[in-house]
Amino acid sequence: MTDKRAKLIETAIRLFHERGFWDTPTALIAREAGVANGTLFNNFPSKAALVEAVYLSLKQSWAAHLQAAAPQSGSVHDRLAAYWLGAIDWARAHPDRYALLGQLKLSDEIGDGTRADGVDMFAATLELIGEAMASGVIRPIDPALLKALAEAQVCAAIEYLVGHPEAPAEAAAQTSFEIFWRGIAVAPSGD
Amino acid sequence: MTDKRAKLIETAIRLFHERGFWDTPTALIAREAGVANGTLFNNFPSKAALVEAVYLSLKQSWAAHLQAAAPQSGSVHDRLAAYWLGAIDWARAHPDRYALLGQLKLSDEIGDGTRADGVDMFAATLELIGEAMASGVIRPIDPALLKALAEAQVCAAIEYLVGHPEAPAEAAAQTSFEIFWRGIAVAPSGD
DNA sequence: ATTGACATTGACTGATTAGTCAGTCAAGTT
DNA sequence: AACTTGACTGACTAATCAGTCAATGTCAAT
Repeated sequence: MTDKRAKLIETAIRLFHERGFWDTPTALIAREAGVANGTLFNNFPSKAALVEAVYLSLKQSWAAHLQAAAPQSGSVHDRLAAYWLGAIDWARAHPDRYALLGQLKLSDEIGDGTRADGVDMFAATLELIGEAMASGVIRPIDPALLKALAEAQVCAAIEYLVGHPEAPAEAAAQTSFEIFWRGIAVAPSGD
Repeated sequence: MTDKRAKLIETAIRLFHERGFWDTPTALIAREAGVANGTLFNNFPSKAALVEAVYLSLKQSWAAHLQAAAPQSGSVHDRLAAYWLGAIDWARAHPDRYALLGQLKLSDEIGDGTRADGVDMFAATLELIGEAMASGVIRPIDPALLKALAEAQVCAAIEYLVGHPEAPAEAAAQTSFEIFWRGIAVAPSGD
């Protein structure tokens, strides 16, 4: 049964968020998931492996949301904006998962290999940026730097929204994108 | 003696970075700092308190560097740029400390009170932004959002530079600032 | 030299935890 | 019905760690 594997990951996400993953014993995860202690170690060779599985699961969930939200055509501005707003959407819908993802990304628990597995989930975004730069819509900047800046900007907007629930979410999300776009576009954006 | 306190913090920073703070027993910190196990608990009521002290120490060190690098006069653009480049400078000079600070900020180990203690270290930056907005140099945007975006952008530039040591550091730092400035300035910047 | 307040020490403890393993049992196969 | 398989179980263990405390050391004031 792979139900158990999924159930364990699901339960681990919840508990890791509630208590932090350093204070979450494997025994508790197993109990709350409704399986025996040993079953956890049948599905994951170690606690670290479970943590990595959680990380990948979260990242996949986010990437799937982005994929679904992104239009296949339209101007670069609009397509990039769709990614941008889609990413913020997901994080606002799952603030706990977003927070956990941030923690895991920085933690030493996630091996470089696992971290790299997630990279190509945003490959489409990177491709879009390269395309836009080639066609002269945005200024020539090292794509790696641009990607880092974009990701950070999105995350900052999310953290702002999570910290200020009363703020108009749509507007702030738009604003954050427009700031970034003005920063990288060759000509000021039309709107 | 506060030597021991400082020595313990210094040693903790090193070990936390080398092994992650979850895998660093207090006994090891004490031994490497050249004091007895118990002395650690004379200076800090608990391991968590030590971690918080480490966090504040790192943040203070960063803020002091910023304070020193920031000119008291000049255009908003130039003063903000000085902060920006100063922050990147410090992080590049102490990549291990920067990485640890990032981990600690997100970890559940740092209480909200401790986190807030660090906020006013960047008060001068925030003030500068408010001033600039009032005088119409930059577009009207919620200052809290702006601050979040700026911090994230700086951190992204740092992470890019740490990950790409071969990249021209000065240029990338400048570029990251100019992108941000173009994003928020009312008129395109002169340079 | 004596005192006493205080810092330091490190062996010790009580609690906790990741991971193990000998055995169970339900489902499939002949 | 007898046999095989392997996912599952949960009590168990070996090790680790934060924090304690009684003994010892230090040193400024008298």
